[in-house]
Amino acid sequence: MPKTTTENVRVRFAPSPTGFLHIGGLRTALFNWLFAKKHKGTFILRIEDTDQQRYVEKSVEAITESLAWCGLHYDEGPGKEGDCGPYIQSQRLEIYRKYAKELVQNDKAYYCFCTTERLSELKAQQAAQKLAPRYDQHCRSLDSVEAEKRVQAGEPHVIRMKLPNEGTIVVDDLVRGQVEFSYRYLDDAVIMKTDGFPTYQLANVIDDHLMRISHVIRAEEWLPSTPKHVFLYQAFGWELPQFAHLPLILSPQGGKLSKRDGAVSTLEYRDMGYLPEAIVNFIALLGWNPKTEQEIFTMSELIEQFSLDKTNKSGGIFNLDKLNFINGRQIRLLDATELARRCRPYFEKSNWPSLEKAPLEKIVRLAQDRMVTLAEAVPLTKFIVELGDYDPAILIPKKSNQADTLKNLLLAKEMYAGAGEDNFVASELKELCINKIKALAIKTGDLLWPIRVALSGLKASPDVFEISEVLGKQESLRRLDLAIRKME
RNA sequence: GGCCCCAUCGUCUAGUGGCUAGGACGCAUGGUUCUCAUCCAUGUAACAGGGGUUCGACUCCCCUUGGGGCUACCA
Repeated sequence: MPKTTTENVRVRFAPSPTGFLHIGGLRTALFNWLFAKKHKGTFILRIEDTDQQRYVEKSVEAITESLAWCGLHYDEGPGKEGDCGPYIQSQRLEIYRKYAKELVQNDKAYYCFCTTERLSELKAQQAAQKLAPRYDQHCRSLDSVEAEKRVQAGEPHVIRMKLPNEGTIVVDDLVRGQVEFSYRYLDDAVIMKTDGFPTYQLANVIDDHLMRISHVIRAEEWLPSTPKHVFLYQAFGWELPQFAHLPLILSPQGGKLSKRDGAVSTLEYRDMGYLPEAIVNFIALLGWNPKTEQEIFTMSELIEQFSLDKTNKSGGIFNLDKLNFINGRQIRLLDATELARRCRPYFEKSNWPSLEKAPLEKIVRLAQDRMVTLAEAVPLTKFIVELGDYDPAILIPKKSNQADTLKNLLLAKEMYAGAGEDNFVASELKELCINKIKALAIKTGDLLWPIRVALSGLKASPDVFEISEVLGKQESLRRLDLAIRKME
């Protein structure tokens, strides 16, 4: 098995532009990227748009935006040309045609004139006989001169690879070891379509060779077609890259993750308020394990510790609970400035009043220990700008009464009023209250609970003193007055 | 159906012939606490089944079962 040397690692992420970048694709990109970074190699983005039917407008943008959001910047790719471009397959058609022709000339491929009707009929027959669907090699033995003539005459045709009909082929895989396939079950797959576009099988192999890809790291769904790729490399006389087939990310129901399973688009997670750090952290752990008990990682820690031999073989279920946990942990790791910066878009989206003037850093701090997603910062701190109407009864602590509550609210008002504007900070206010509680020998909750409700209008809210500080002296007093009136 | 991959708590996983099978999420309980959280502690829960190999199997081999992928002129 060829050894990985530090200088020559070149890997690629090769998505098809058929829509958004889903979580599974992102995980493939991440593993490629981590591997490249780890080995100081090159990470390439290649767009595999050889299927004209499935092409979706703007998906290249969605893909690059998703990658950029996660910090997976590519060294070569669309808009960042290296010496192996272009990096969009539809712009490389001549290359594929040339190589396909070469294959035909070397008797590794052949022209096929079978119509789709004949093919579907064949498939129906095979199905009826409970046979495995497989091309019957109808055109394989056509006279090559004759076939060439028909092609020249403009007859519609495809090109198929000419696989051996017997024997076995072994795929060497970095995560699965050696996997053996029998040629007798392999189909003479189409490599050039009637429309002159190559299929994945051909374009992928040619580009990986031409782009000097050292390691093909992709999802397990590609494993069954790998022997065909290996055949192609051999037919061209090219050196094989190292293959590594990653386990699939499964939906909670157990199948391949798909749109039916709720959010699968990377950008959707961004919009819901997940940190790219959390998404990356989470999917890194889905299929890879550091062999230590560490679970929360920074990107540089991932690069540091990543290696393909710590990759798992079995598919993993995408577990939202775990993602939420990691997101919470990553949120708590952010400093106030950064947290505010990350939360700002969600506040903007919600038409938060006078956002320019709001001390977002302080506001957001109130919710930091309480949010699962960044988006939750908004509802969690809404009361700061908008004191909702609340039932006066909730001002009264358990095992207390209206009269005592009123008394304590008046006490709070007196204390707050006495605090200097400059000293109106959480720590000072807390000291003030604690001293008073001790002096009067009252229960902490009997004083603090009414203040909390008065200031927030809520039963569950952040630290009373931090709320007070964010609200400021004037607004705090106003809200206390409001509560006092409710108790009178 | 055929081919291929996989198989430890519900989930993500550690384990590489001898362990009370470890950690994390979740859940439960308790602690901290004015609330909700955070944080901390404790508990809960697993080697799919059957054969071998071996002094000894979660670990190695085979079969069964189960799950997944592929089976297109899609990637």
